[in-house]
Amino acid sequence: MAEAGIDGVVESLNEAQREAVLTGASHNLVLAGAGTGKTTTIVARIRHLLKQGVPPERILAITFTRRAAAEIRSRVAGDLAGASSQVAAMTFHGWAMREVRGAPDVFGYDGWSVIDQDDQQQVMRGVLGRGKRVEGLKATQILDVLSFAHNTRRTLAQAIRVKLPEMSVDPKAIGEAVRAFELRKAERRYLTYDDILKVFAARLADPEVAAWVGSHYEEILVDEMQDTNPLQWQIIDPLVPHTRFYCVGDDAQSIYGFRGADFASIHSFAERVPGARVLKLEDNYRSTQEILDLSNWLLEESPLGYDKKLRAVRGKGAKPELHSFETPADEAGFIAAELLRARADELPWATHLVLVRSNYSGRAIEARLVENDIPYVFFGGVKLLESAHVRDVLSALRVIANPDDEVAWMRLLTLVPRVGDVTAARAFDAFLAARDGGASASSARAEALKGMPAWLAAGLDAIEDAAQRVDDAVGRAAAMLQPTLAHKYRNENWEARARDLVHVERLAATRANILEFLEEYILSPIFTSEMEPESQQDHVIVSTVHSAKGLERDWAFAAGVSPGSFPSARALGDTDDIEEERRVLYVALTRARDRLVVTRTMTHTPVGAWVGSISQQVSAAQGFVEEAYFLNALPERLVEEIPHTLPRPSRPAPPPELSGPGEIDLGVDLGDLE
DNA sequence: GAAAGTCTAATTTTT
DNA sequence: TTAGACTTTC
Ligand SMILES: Nc1ncnc2c1ncn2[C@@H]1O[C@H](COP(=O)(O)OP(=O)(O)OP(=O)(O)O)[C@@H](O)[C@H]1O
Repeated sequence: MAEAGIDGVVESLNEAQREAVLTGASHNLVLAGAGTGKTTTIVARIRHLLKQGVPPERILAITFTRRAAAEIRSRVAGDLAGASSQVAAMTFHGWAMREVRGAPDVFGYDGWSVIDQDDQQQVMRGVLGRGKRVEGLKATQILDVLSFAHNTRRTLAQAIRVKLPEMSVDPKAIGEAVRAFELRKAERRYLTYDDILKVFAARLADPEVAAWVGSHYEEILVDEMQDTNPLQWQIIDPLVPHTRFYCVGDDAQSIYGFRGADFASIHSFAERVPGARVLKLEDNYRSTQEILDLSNWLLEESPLGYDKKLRAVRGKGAKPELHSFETPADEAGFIAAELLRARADELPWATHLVLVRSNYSGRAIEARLVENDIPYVFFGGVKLLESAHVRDVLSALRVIANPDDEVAWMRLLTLVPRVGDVTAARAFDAFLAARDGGASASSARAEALKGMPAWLAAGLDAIEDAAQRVDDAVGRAAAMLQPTLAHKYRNENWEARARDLVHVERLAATRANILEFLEEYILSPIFTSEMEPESQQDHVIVSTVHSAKGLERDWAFAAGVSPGSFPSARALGDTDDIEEERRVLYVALTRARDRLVVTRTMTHTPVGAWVGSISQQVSAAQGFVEEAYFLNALPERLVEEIPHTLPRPSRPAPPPELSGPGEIDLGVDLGDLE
């Protein structure tokens, strides 16, 4: 009956999809527009392979996020039980790490810790020293350029030229800072996101390693191929002769250029992967035609020819709505009201998807949903392991798992009352010295922490004893730090933060050791909001467009589609960036099945509250911002326009007496002094 | 001199 | 919500 299930899936496909699922070519690219069934096809392909007798562990699906991986796993499982759950679905980073950790003798780096963006900044700030800047660049900016160089396989010099044009920086100084950073990173045995891909890619350059890794997989399926960057291609290339690749993507949905992806690279797939077959899907099953008309129009406006015109199998429906407001808060209020209205009509919360451009703009929406008791999950905002209080607790685990972890030591020690960075640095040095002298970790800690409260050394010993039961270790760390944290966050939502710690403990229960736990949730992060009880019940999804890839709902609200946001003012001046912004909007518009609601804030004149150079830049850019706005030339017939703005008094013409100077009587009335 | 406390400005997108 | 600059307290 498992076979009937698989056949059932194939039968529900259209001709082109069936062709794509049953293809016999060793490498395939399914190139198709939004909602044409790419994910559906990946799932059907996996089920087809299983039916053909391919063992589940020899199939690997690469996705963009942890959520997308879970989605594929559950859809593959569907009504089949058992075997399908062993199909591996994970991100590129997750896969690279699994290979590296699974064969330390082949890849090395045993015992090194994975660090996230924030920790990289700490390390970079550490090497920058006093001024914390090089050539006027902050740690984050240098790290961005460095990561761009890695992901696009450019030299640092080239990356500087691409990312920081017109900036008069001395590339040599940046190079030195980066070298110092790399040195420190190696000393502390840290691996960054990019390092993990680089380690995997570098070892795959050895044909023996490539043949060995490739032999583990019958087929590797890659979703969202259009956002694969050169570093990830460096992993794919050497495996091409040793396994099959089945990739799906849509150039019009490439929105990760800032991370090194090039939307055009998917067009050269067939040249790059010899013998690859390119398959196309043309029919959209998701949306009604009016929604696609608007989306199609947006792409047609682009100077890049996308050669794409989505056609709705479902036929006609309602026109998309375009609502204009005075402020973003009004937008949020309207969306909340619409959700409540739908609820009154007995639509489940899960009918809705609210899309925002940035984490920041999502907050305004969140606030309104909370106010109205609307259950929601936010794909965006704070990630569980990145929130300050969780980092505090995890720092205690990290110093046990990797005693060289300076960033963790500094964080942990500075939590202790009366200890700042100077005292903490001394204690860390003392710890290193004691250990170099041959002391065990525990006695080195006892030595280094002599001047500190006794609970610290004792607590760390207790965590070390529990290191093999990670949830227990988290519990002990949280207990040890409880009074300190309660004080530190006394005015900052301590109750909510304490709940997160419980969530962390729960997640940790599934992992065998501290490093594995941290790696898992740093490499494929989970949003704080996803851990809340709401996520287990009927809820609205609020998501940044970037995190909404592949999602669909009956109703979609695209919020903040305003001048200055689409395209973002920061993208102006670079055509590639502007076109990527267009694709971001395109992704947003194509998420809706039945009802698409676009909201925007129409600002009038810039508020005069800004001062200095920023205000000058803003007003200089204002004209361009409005000129570049994607919806400027929007034909009336494509949307239902609904203004919610009050009629605004117009600027009065100057009265005739102001036409020359001195025409208003400025003299004071002297009263009876006259 | 070091730590803690306070105030202010600013916030694209993510593994 | 947090980074950072700046100020006060120990
Ligand atoms: N042959 C079909 N018959 C009926 N419905 C289909 C068919 N193929 C796909 N669908 C439906 O169309 C919708 C979109 O499919 P899917 O999510 O696979 O598209 P996609 O190409 O991955 O989209 P995106 O690029 O936006 O992520 C889903 O609801 C899916 O169930």
